[in-house]
Amino acid sequence: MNKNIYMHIYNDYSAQIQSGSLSAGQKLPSENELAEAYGTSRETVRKALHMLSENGYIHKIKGKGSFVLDTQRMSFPVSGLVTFKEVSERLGRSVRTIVYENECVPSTAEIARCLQLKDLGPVWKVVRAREIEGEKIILDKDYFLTTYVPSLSIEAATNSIYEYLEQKLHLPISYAKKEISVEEVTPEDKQLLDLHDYQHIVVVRNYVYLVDTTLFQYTESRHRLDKFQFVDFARRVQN
Amino acid sequence: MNKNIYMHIYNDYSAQIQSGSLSAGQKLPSENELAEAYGTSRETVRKALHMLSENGYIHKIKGKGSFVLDTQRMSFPVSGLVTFKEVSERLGRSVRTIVYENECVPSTAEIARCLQLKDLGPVWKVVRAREIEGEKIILDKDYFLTTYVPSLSIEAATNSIYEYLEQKLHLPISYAKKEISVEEVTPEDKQLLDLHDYQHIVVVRNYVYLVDTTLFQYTESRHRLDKFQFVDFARRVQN
DNA sequence: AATCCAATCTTGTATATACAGGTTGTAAAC
DNA sequence: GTTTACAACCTGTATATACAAGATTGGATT
Repeated sequence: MNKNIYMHIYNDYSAQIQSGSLSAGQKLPSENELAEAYGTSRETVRKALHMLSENGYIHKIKGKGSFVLDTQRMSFPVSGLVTFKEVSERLGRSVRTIVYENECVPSTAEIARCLQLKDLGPVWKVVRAREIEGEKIILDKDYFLTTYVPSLSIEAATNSIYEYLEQKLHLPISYAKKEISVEEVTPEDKQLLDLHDYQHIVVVRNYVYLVDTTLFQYTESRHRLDKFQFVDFARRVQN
Repeated sequence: MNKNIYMHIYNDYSAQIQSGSLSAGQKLPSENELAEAYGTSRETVRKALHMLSENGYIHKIKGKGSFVLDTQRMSFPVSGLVTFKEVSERLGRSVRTIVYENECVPSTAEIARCLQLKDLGPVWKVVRAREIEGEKIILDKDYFLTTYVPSLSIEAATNSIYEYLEQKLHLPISYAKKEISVEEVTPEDKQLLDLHDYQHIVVVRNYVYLVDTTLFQYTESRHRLDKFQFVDFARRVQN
């Protein structure tokens, strides 16, 4: 967990801020004080503080110090790759996952394009609905390169696929691109979700890359529009 | 522009990658080579490379080097605060801004809540429509604290407000929070936009903070849903 | 020919130091 | 009393150095 010193400091303070034991506006110890407290150098402390700043936990002011930001108001996910499981656990809501499909299929032309496949090779396909408080709100359609994910158990699909991929397969997931748009509902959406009479649906296309920059997963996450929300934290310039 | 050495290196490479003179997959010089080339230290080079990595321009692999990511495929905005003017200029589309309202008004209860005002003091209100290729697609409603923005000219509202705030008023904008959701259209939306028959609209709520962490602007950007797109780049862990 | 290993690249982490420049409070000067 | 100057903090930038650890290469050994 805390392999590095700066990660240790980062985890300490991000946890304290998330839990609320450090409240908004409060001043952190100075960099020199933290360096002494953790028995390390100022540069190492600065690395941790920079990460806290980048992730919206604190705000640094030259000449004054580091101050806790209002993460309650910020809500979450504060950008970044956050899985459904992580979010639903934090929400503390009654949540259920229904697996409709979990098998190896030949890729269609569209999927091949999304995964940058040259030939129409096989892909592992997972289709799941996310039920929140009795209503099927989200339809997740995942496609994996069989090179990296030859097969997937129903248990893994029902729980967190990311947990399985990272902890069991040790796939080095590095970064992802999200595209959010609104599209017309498909017959499949109507069939697999509780859509009421909405004619449109929010589509989040997620392209996930490994550390060697190969695109190995494409996910289409289709949200009923009244339940969709996305939060993003951004800095104007680097501090 | 290039006050710092690491900013200089960052600007050099981000420009080269954006322009395409460095293409995807290409390897950057090693950190030691860059340090020598710029006549600086390795740590300074690393700061620049870290920023390029955070902003989705490059990808670092331990033991191998830094590699250019496919920013074409990434498209933009690669997260961050990107103004309408910046986006439309990059798109090269015919774009027009229509200012409906630009005046000081007493704040409503809802606006006071959004701007965290204790009393219902005055705010500077700007309402603008963005016309893209002949259709009014986006409705921007801006509210500013009069403490920081006592007034705003029609020219500033028609061009880029950010440009005016940062370059003329020298307001130290620091960070912002975006919330994206989908809501039902209001009579005002129908009146001020070319909405066709859409019953819903994408609402991007933008809370902009200064370096002293005071919230000074609240913006509601209302997009016709067929034209809305948001792109986000995220790293799983820090590299 | 295949395997192993050491040398040598690369990036990642950590430390110590120096100075620039913003912020604040205090003491001296007016 | 008000202003000015300064010292003592703070963070920001930059440099030099050291070692750890992943990647690659080529040569020696098997």
